[in-house]
Amino acid sequence: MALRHAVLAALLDGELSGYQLAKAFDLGVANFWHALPQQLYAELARLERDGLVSGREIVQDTRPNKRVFTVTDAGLAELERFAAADGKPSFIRDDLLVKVQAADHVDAGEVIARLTERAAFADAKIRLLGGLLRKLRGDRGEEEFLRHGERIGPYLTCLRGLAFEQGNRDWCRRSAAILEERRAAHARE
Amino acid sequence: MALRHAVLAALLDGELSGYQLAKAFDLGVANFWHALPQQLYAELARLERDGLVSGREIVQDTRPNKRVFTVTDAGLAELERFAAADGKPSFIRDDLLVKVQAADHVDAGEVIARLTERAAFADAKIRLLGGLLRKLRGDRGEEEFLRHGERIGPYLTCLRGLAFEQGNRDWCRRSAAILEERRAAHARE
DNA sequence: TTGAGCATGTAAGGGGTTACATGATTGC
DNA sequence: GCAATCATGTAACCCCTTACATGCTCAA
Repeated sequence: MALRHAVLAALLDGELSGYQLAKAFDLGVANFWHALPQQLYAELARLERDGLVSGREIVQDTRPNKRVFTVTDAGLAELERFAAADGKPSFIRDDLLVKVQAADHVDAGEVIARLTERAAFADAKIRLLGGLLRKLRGDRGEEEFLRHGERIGPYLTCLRGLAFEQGNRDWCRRSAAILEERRAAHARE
Repeated sequence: MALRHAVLAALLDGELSGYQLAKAFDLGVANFWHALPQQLYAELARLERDGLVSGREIVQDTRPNKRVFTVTDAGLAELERFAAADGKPSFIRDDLLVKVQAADHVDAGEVIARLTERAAFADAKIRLLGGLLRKLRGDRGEEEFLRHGERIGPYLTCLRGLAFEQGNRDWCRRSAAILEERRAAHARE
């Protein structure tokens, strides 16, 4: 039940509506979790019912009204408990890796295509995260920000997201190159 | 529905029983996917029912009999189709990152403890995977193996798993150090 | 006028986790 | 004797995904 806590953590930086949360969790700008809008609306309802967040209506003229949510003291206490509990390590679960695992037995061209697609996606995300980090740290240098910036949490999770995508991109490119070369070698025989 | 394909991919290297599969998927030796024994037994039953794998009984004296499974031609065809389909990118979903995201608002000591635990876990897995890679490539050098070794798929997924855990370990250590230093600085004020 | 963005949901189904159940053998 | 390993499942529950539904505004 970590979606609860992910939502609570996301709301620590200020009140947000379900829609705003959804955008953050969807693009993976929230690098610590991923969720679809439907989940978030449902989870926010549950959180409010349980008193961990409180919502207030914001009336808007040109756009539909919205409800924004804030973490309550009970919500903070719940996060505190969560942080102290030990979780199990997260495992990789990725379609692409399954395809690569089978690369010797299926059409290598298709696998190479998937790897290339993913590398491009990772590259786009790397640029996105780079910008986000720059925005978070403002005009301070990284060292300086890490030492004295307020709100270090989001910066650290962003760094993990960045490293993850760089790992993805590098591995995808290298793997694609290796499979390509083997395919070429095979064709020469 | 990628567990199917993960199981098929795992069976490409030779027939395995549900129990053997479970061990591989549990320890994450299968770096491309993770699954619990119950899922695997259920999935193997479905795969056999659908004709994608075929099982045969192996009678054993001292231990309980077991059923081992092989990928059928239909199974291979299914994998082929799967490899050609494009999947969506996999997102991070990790308790630990949620905790770090909230690090400014909860007891930093607890978060540091969680980071340290995870770094140790990652370290253990790095050693495990290092051994696995050495075993896979035998006495050949890596370059040589990547070019001419048969069964490159498992090696590549293993490489991804290794890089992932190295990323984890490095990030955990760095983040823990940063939080530690900030805590010390705060205490001095 | 068509599509994109804002804003919030419901419902069904599939996949994963947790808990439970059984029973034999091997090593400490 | 007790724990761990081998070996295979069932059942309940929760979480996530997919599909569907509504309606208003703004820009191309």
